[in-house]
Amino acid sequence: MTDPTAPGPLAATAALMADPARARMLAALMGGEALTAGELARVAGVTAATASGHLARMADGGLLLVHAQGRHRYVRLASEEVAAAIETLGGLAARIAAPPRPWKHGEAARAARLCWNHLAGRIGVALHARLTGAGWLVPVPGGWDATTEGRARLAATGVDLDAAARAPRVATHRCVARACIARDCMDWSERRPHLAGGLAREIATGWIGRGWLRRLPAEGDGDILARRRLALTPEGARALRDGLGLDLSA
Amino acid sequence: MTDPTAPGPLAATAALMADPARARMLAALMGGEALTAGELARVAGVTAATASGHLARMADGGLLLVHAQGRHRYVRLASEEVAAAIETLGGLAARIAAPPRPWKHGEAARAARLCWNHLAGRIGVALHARLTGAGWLVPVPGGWDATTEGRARLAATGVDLDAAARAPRVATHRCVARACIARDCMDWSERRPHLAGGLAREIATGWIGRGWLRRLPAEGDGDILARRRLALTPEGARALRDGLGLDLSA
DNA sequence: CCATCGCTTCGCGGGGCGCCGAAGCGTCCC
DNA sequence: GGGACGCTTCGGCGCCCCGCGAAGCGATGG
Repeated sequence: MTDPTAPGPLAATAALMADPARARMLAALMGGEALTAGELARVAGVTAATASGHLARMADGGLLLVHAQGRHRYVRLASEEVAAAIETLGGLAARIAAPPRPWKHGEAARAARLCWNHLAGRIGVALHARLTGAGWLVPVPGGWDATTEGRARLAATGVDLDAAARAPRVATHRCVARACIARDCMDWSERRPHLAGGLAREIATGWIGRGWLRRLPAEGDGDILARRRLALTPEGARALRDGLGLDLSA
Repeated sequence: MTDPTAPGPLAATAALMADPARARMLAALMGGEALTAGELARVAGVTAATASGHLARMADGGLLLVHAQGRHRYVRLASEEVAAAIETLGGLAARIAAPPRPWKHGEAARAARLCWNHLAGRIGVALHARLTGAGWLVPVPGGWDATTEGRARLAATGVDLDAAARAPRVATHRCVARACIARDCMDWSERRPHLAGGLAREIATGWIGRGWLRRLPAEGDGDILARRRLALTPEGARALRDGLGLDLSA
């Protein structure tokens, strides 16, 4: 009936991340942008032929989505869950590999970074704590929904909650009783959850678009956190303090 | 300086989970008990020689701790973070592998199971929601601490909070300002956090010891969730409802 | 229409490693 | 003390798969 030599789901999925070139590609895609096969080949340090094979495997294994456009193939992470798994596994790996110099790649990344399409780091967990602590987000099965006041507060920061509600729904539960516009995602540097989901995506894109956060350049060549590091601008700090009561001076 | 062919931390750690035999061993260890090398060889379906090599690799890679006792070698997961990574990756793998029959191994495991040494499943997330929602746990940097009332409530359920405070501290932050007796761990079946950490360990062992929860037998031979499934007993349901206001009829 | 570009497929070579059987070593029990 | 047991180490076999270059294919652009 079942093949005793079959890898099993856990091993099969882990194997997709267990190759150095593939891991570098996944790390680059954690920046949230869709990258072309050629860009990923470059960041992985392999030829286009090798990269093509890797991308096909990962897409086939459900980690990536590929979108052909002209003669380019744009690749992005398949889902929030993939991003969460990479985030968690990356945190474990970092702690195992580098107890002596714990945060080689970064104090900046600990303060603010992207986790696929949403905010992570101290700002991410602070945002989670503020929105849930103030009662602007309330728990619903599978995640969080926003209250009326929460919607008003967020709308004032330029976040489009209708767009968040239109986020692709993953049908993991038979019947989803209520709107779930945000979920939790474990933050590996802070060890507490930050917000993920449609709302979190709108927040990240909106605040970056307004210039409240800006992307930081890569540090060196093999920077595993390239494309992910963010910095809060002075205007952003002011706006978040005044609009949400979010003080990030700590 | 740095070897360009070096795997990188993420790939190296993922590789430790990417072998079918190793994955089966890790799944078995998610039941929380320390198992001998021989037991793990059996569950993995390999000879003792092969298992020995696998265990040495995983111990060397920081996933496992080994404790020699007489002519047995007891093996357990190295840390909460390892358990969290396996939990997250396992959830992703299950969702990727089995959209047609989503929960082959079970409704029982979704209701209540062990995640290394703490409770997971619906009971785990309900407990998290209740303790934090009632204000019995309050957020501190890196996790949660209990209030005086929370301590009293938990002590009434037989949970020893002094033992929880003595939990091995992982020094990930330079200075930990306050006691942190619980942390969040993402639940892969419910997609919301449940409680981990010393407090959660005391809760799981205490409630199982009191007969409020009991371990369920394995289903078949290659049961990936063997040793993890739990069931709430009638006494347990009563005690949790009366003692903590935790209603699990849903 | 042809050159270029991005990407894929194919075939090949090589290294890593998963597996086992046999042998060795320490522990436990009679 | 001798035998059984649990585990490790060693040697060897075999497969998987990673990497590349070369060739093919569709899209683009002059």
